[in-house]
Amino acid sequence: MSSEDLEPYLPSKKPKVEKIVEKQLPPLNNSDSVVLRFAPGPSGPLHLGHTRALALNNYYKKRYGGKLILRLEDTNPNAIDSEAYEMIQSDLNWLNIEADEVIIQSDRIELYYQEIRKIIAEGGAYVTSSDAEEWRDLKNQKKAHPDRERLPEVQLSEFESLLVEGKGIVVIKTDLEDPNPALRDFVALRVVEEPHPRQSTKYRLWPLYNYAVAVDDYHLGITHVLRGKDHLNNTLKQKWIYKYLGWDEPEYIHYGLVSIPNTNLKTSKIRESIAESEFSGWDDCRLATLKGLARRGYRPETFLKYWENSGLKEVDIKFSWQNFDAMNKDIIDSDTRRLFFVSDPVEFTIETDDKLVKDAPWHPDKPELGKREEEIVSGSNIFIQKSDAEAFQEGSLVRLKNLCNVIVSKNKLNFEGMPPKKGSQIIQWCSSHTPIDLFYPDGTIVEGIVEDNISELDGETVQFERVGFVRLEGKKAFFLHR
RNA sequence: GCUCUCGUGGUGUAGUCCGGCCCAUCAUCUCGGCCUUUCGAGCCGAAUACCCGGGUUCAAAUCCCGGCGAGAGCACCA
Repeated sequence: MSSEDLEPYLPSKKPKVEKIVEKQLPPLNNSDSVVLRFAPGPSGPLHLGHTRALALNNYYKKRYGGKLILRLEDTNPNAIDSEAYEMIQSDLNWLNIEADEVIIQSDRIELYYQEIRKIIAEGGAYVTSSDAEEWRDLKNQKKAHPDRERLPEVQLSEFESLLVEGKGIVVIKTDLEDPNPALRDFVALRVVEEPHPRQSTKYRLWPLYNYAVAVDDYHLGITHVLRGKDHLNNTLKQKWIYKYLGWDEPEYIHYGLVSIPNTNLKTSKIRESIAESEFSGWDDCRLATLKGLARRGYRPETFLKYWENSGLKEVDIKFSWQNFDAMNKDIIDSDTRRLFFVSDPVEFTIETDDKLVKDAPWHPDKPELGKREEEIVSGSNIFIQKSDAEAFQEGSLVRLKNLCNVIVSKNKLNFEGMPPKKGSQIIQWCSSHTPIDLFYPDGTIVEGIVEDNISELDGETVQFERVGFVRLEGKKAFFLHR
């Protein structure tokens, strides 16, 4: 019996229905009109971690023809970098994400005062001058501070006087019996005497995160809130405010947390290091700030694509530089020019009877981009990367890429024919000595030389053959990925 | 400790709601081979996963129960 005869009896693979369904993120509920927001605190420029929320919000804005609001949350006068207001907006620009509206919370303090008066008036909030520990201890024991039980009129006048003097906080009442201690009574406003970078000393009573967010989300008409699941409890707190004010809640979507390995994303830490000149600035190529990554040549599309691809499940995920790099390479490879870079150059002299011409395309798959040409005469210097030179055997045949074959003899390279020989080693080389330093994100710097035609490529991303993709900047090259 | 989430290859993801087209999708990574004047790209192939244990069912990644594991929050930060 041949295998063909057996065929009908073998467990047949069921024909698979062609899955033509294009992969996309899950749809949003109530998507008739979609208003989203990206709401960072202006404590520094944006980094890789911020781009997820940005990418997802932007994705749904585009998908449903909605609106995206950039809201700068600067209600803590102590944690503001006054340059960040601008930096964040330029980071958005770089990503080609357009905010339909820019809102700054410190411009809206009166609004927060107005709404809290309503909540106090209906008994949903109280003022207390209790000190932090005492108040928290009582809460943990499910007990109320005496101030909590005062009449709304009293609370209201306490609030008005807090606007001008004295110490105290304004607290939203929740359920003191809530089994989750994190959800029992939370502070809505507090006193900060420090001057604010934009408002100076105009206000002394500042709203806290959960309160300001809820008020703004409502007043800005936010329909969908996309955030990490570290905000799960915050969402529950914010719902209390919606409840007191009789507002309809937006849709809340919580996605899992991302851990980004080997990457320092703490803005405050980075700022310190910059101050100590450990880093050259926010755009240091060792940083995962958008500015640092842009400097290495990452493309904005890569960020958006990566996060759209990562979905918004509630599982925690690990960021993969490998996958990220692969996506970036996929985007840039087809139109990135090639160039020879020689690290730790070793000098050789070429011996040839005829004049030679380097004939190297700017891109191997795109002849239409033209080529680099150069005449090489006998006696010219040829620089070879040290690691290649060390592997040379006396008399071995190597190919100088896009030039000719040579036989190695001491520090001479003797011409040995034009047609490429199968199996011979192919190496890149330079005739001129144009120094360039290659900066790796791990901090190593490799000194080398590059072909003499980089001036018109300044600021561009190119591929150093056999090394990887880099972005050129003057006499520096920043390593992107392989 | 309390409260709340979530467990599909190394990584990310599809499928889980409404059990059978799933001997489980796609991408990346890894390993072969082809191709190539780059260790890039391209092409072909291989390997690797439904956390564990019970139960329901003709049938379970999908439903139920119990373990285990991972993460988050518990600030007068955002």
